[in-house]
Amino acid sequence: MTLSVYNTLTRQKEVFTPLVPGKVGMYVCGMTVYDYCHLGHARVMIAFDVIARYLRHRGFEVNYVRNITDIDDKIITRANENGEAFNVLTERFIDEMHKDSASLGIEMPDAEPRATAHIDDIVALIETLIDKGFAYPAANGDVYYSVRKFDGYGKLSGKVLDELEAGARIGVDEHKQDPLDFVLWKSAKPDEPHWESPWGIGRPGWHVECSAMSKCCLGNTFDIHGGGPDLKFPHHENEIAQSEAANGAHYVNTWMHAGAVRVDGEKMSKSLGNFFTIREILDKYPAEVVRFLLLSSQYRSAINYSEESLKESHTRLERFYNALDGVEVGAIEDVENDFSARFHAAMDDDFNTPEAIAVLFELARAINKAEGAEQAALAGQLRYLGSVLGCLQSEPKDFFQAGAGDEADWIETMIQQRLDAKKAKDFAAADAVRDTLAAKGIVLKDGPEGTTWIKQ
RNA sequence: GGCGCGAUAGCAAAGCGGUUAUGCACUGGAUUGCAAAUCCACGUAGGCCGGUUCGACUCCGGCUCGCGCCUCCA
Repeated sequence: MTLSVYNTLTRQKEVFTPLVPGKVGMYVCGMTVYDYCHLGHARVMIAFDVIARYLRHRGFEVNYVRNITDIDDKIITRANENGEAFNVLTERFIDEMHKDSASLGIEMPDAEPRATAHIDDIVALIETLIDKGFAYPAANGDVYYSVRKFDGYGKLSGKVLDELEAGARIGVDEHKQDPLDFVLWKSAKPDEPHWESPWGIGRPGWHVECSAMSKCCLGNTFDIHGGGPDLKFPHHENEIAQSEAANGAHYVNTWMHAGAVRVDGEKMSKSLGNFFTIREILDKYPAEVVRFLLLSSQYRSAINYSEESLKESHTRLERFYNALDGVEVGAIEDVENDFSARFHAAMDDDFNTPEAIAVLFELARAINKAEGAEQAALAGQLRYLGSVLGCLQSEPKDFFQAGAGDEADWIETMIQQRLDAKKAKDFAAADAVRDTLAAKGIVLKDGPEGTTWIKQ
């Protein structure tokens, strides 16, 4: 089977062929760290987490780079508001981001370059662009990229320069030679964080950071570049312009963009203010439920977030953990069967997680029907294939009883009371106990090995 | 205005030119003291109008509606 991946640049699925056989270089635009991550960030992180996991599962040696933008206007503004140094702010939110991603089961990237640690690379890249005539320093100390000098501008986003120019929303800046030019280096205002450069003290523009860091970590040309849907233009378009002009080499083979997370049909975003942070959701729902929800639709399609969708995600997971509950799980490994073939075919088709999950549901049904060694083998397979998605790794008991807190002892006492009542054939008393527990969201399950309970 | 994406059963969400997606919800049955879980059974869904085809949800054209980008944004 071949792996095919949708490439934003060509707008079609292509057979994935890495530059170096067996190896994949992947760069994903990460966070600007001035606030907590929201669900939209989670979507991108989880999408590319699964992509990296699957590529590795398929035997590729993956070098996954996800940058951190730790200097930027919003960071400076927020730090000033808080009355703290910008790097104190960014350190804190980098820490919080790591906590959020860890709780969502997201594996750490192989490298997490920070913009402020690559100022030299950025300055060198800008110098190259000036030398080659693609950029110019302005009188105010800024350096701009001359968009019209780059022939391929617009090839990723499908924008046409003259159409952009016709748009009335481009802010005109007296220092720019063309309104469409974008900033590579921003001169520092008084009291702003700054670094030395040939054009005076200042800080890098956002777009050039990624060109410099990706070059540093992965070279002039690499396999996959990913990011959120709103980065396609202008961010990624500008990266192409910078990198290809400076390096004289094709920049990225496969561009991948995750779909948006919406709330009530509108994109979740900081600017609209309609965002839910990861941690406020994790306050109410287990992390796996959130992860599973985001994998329940294909990574490129838009997904509408709601409490309802989280609840359904939880119910869906219950089916898996019910299949695993009380079952002897065999070796955690794949089994050569139809489930495996279909799971891999789905993932090979542009990482079609909803289709892969559908196969896992059928596998769960097979586990429910099977017995003995066959059941154990299938359960091991479910655990194994689940791990490729970073799901289904909890103990069923932990999944079902999560959120019960310190009620466990009391629940056990109540269960014993009910067992005594049942033994005495006092079913009314037994049912009363169950109703009491049910009122607290505790559902009892009588099985051959005694009574267990789940917290709903 | 420019460019692009989407419209699938009650809900969510996939594949596919002709054969059951999948899950949740619903209904009936088996099982259970009663439940829970599980199993079995149960849904002719594919925005609208044309076209291609022996046959289209699936390809082509038009329309309508929704969304995204065109400004910082994952």
